[in-house]
Amino acid sequence: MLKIYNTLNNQKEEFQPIDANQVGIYVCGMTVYDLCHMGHARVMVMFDVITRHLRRNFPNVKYVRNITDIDDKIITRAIENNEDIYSLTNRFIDAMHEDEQSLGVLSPDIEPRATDSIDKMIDMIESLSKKGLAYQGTNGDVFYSVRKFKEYGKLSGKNLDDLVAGARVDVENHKKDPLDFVLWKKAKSGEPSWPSPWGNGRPGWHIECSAMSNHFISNHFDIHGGGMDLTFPHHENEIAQSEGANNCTFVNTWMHVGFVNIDDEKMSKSLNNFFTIRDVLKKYDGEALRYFLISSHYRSPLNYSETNIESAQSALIRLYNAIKGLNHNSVDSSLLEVDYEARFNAALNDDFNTPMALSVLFEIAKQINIERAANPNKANTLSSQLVQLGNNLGILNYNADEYLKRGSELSESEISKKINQREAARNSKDFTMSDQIRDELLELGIILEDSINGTTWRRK
RNA sequence: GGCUGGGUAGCAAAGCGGUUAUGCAGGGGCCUGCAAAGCCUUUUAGACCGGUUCGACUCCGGUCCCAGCCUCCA
Repeated sequence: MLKIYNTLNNQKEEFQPIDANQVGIYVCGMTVYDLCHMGHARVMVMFDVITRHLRRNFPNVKYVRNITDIDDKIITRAIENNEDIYSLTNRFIDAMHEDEQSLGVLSPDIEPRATDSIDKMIDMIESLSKKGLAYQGTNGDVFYSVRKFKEYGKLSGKNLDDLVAGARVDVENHKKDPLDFVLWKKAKSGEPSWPSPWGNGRPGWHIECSAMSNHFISNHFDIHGGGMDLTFPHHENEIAQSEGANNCTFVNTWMHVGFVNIDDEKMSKSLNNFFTIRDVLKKYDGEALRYFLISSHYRSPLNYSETNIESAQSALIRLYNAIKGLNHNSVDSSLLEVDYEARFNAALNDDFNTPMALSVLFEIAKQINIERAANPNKANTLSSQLVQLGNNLGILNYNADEYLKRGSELSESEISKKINQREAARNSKDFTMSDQIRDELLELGIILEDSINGTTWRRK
């Protein structure tokens, strides 16, 4: 039984799909005007883990993650670069897809671009207009009348008077109420625009997610997710738009992923304390990064530091060391005295507890190391189980030997040559020479391991 | 100010009202020519104050501290 923490009521509840044959999940994706940073990586990886788990438990899962390819920042950046918005956004969409591949993230089923769904957004705004929930302001923009939607604030636990008292809301005199938010922005000259009943313009940010989730999944669907910073106002506004237009519940379960922090502060563009995925991949491999991202629970803050990533890398190497040299083609459950798979699944069923799931992997690894010499069949089956469960989390995707040798600066033949020289020295008991060769290789990041089957090497 | 979370051993990070989390790092041992890997073993916990309980890190109340949202943000 899967339990998910729902932001709507701030508690874990049993996940009951609207239709068990077709689970729908929508995640707010990126605004593509720049490279993705580690915070984006966390959202991509976590929802990848989540959808993989859903797919193992339900026959059909429709995972939609949008691409925001029109907004103020995109327009500003395109002007700065003196380029067309589509050439800008296409470039960063490609970059995003490359980053996802590096992190082992599977593609969503649908990745709708906002600019392909402008008509759906216009339809929705018209419907809101007809219901008296939207109006055109004195500047030509179309706004949502927040006070007319009685349940506004139910997701983030805010009440309207507190918001006004907070006084950080924009005081714009072309709105009827400072809390109202933009549905459609009138185009200024030279800006990209689309025709609409309110004149040429472009959509406000929030409307795209309402329109596209309704269109590509349904007016009422199972799970909607994103980063925690989207809870308010973005998701609150989506609820107002969708429920206002459709007169039905929009989403049953709201999921929000915690931030990646630096020195206990949120990583963000405005604080300029962010690391792009590419920056980090220059130094660490994608799977280690993925391990780092799933090593804490998705709702907790995750502190970015090189030490923490290096520790993740070491942990991952321990798993690869365990499966190295074993066959992992099939699980013979009669050889297993512990039902690791059940425990692994129970961990993920408890609100996607990835740290708990990982701890099961380490128990298997330890068991493999204990059994591998005396009981190869058992070691092989444990290894198969470990790889299978690791794959469920999107790790252990590589052949162990290849992974452990990844990115070596020396070629295999150069290393073999050194190993052979050292072997000769060892055979003649010239341990000074043999240790010297080992030290030279270690300087180059190559660790030698002697065993009864000869000497093997791996990357530090 | 309003609304969310959270404070766990050297670091990271979970579960759990009483029994080893787990990983990294450190100590001791085994193995090894010596190492590495691995195995065995071991040291460091639960912000603070009350309460409930036979028993609380775990439940309840309070205090202090931290982060996030309330403005674009994953």
